Amino acid sequence: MLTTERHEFIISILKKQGTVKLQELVDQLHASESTIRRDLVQLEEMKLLKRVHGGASLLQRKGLEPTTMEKQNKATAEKQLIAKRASAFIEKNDCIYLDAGTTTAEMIPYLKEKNVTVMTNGLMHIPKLIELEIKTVLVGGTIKFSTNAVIGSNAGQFLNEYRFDKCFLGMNGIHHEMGFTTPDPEEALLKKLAINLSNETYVLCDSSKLNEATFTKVADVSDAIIITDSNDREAIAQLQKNPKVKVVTIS
Amino acid sequence: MLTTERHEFIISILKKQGTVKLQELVDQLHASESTIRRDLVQLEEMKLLKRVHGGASLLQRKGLEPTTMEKQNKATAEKQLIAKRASAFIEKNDCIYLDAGTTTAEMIPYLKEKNVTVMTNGLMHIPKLIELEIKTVLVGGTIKFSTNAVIGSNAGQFLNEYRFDKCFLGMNGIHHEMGFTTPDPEEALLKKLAINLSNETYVLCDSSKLNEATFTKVADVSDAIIITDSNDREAIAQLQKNPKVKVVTIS
DNA sequence: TAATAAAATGAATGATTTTGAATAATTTTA
DNA sequence: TAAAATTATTCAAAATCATTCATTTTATTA
Repeated sequence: MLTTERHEFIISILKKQGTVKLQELVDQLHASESTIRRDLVQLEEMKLLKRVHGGASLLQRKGLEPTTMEKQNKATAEKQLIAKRASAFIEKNDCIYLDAGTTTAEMIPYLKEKNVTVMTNGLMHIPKLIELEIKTVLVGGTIKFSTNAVIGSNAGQFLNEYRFDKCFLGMNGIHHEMGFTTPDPEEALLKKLAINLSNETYVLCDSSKLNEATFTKVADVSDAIIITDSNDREAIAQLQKNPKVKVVTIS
Repeated sequence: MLTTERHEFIISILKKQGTVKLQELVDQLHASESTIRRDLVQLEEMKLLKRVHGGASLLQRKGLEPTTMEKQNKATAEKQLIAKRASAFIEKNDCIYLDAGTTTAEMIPYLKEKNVTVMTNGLMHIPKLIELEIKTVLVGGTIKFSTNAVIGSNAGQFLNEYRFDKCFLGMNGIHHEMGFTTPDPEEALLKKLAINLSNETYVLCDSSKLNEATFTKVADVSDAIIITDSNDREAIAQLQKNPKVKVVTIS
């Protein structure tokens, strides 16, 4: 058997199972331990794998380093619950729009098994989406440094070419009269567009956002299904005065 | 048996099984070892196969295509030099297209002072660009996991709305006859488009790429200014036989 | 057609690379 | 800590390779 054939076999088996034991390779390739060992050394030099005691493992790609995001973990537990609840609405093979933001980020682990196609403007989502090899289309446009999101008219133009089964949005304020609001008009524009392009819209909303309002209005509270962990009965009741408003609570 | 017949047979068997042992060919073609060996040498010169110890293999080894992480750290010193030289061509306030890839990545540190606007399809560039707060427009489209680049028809469509002063591309092969080549047709398409949309095109090329050819042709060698650290006089001379070809060397 | 040059072939030689086994050194496990 | 497993190192045999040269085949020209 040719050296290159062995090398290919080793790489392919690694891609399949992530790691291999040296003995496993010796058995399957009918070559001596020395030879396999030498193969592994060479492949490691080529940066194609990492040798570990007893065998080898795939070089895990660190890809994009998570930059500034995911640092404010003060309410991650709540966010995780909300995200999990939101993910329950996703059906197999859905095409979804995933808004930038820390709450929507928590949905990603649940996406793999649903075999969804994701479109997103959130750069902070990218490393995780790549790691899980989830089919992803990135919105093109200008990068906004403060939130690591893609925005701008070019982003809107790009988005406009697509339609989604469902979209999942974060929001800075939710108020029974002012509706959904967010500080940045450009981001608001994109969210608005996403809502229009989606069959169903879900807004993920931790308790701190309820009864708040910020600068730019995105939509009426009746335009999306609100998923929240808040147990502020009063605020929720006030939202539900309008019979068109749908609120999903966790507990 | 005619030489060309043998050559065809060798190529066809390679296409079928990816690799062949020399002995295998000797048996099947009823020719001497010397003859087959000569055949392989010739076919290799024609860039139709790659000779390996004991036989030959197809040029583009599918399993062994190194991903970005694997290629990294390989020859960063060279790449830095090439990137620095390339950056010298940038003028203040230019709008540039920065191709995905490890060599182009090394250009980013030089961009800040030039106050450029960058468009890129390379996700691996994003953290650095954000860190330095360089005005960046991200190409929208489908994410290719192996290289962390954005590709696809939607990417092309997006790109087509822009024009650039200069574009800086990486390339997998540069060959005086075959021109610029890259393994992935989708990436080739995007590179081609970037060239068309730019006033000036620069190809960053470390020594390992010179005189190589891969699957898809992007452009003729005369379509871009080649920046290389190679001191392979012969290869460079061969490129420059065509008076339209411009080569910039480091030293 | 014969004479000649050019190209292709096969065999032989020595150089190089790859391989497997033996053993010493190291790491992991109990 | 000792035993077991894994790794690194070394060496000789085997396989493969590059080079050379005589021979055959093919092409060219007189």
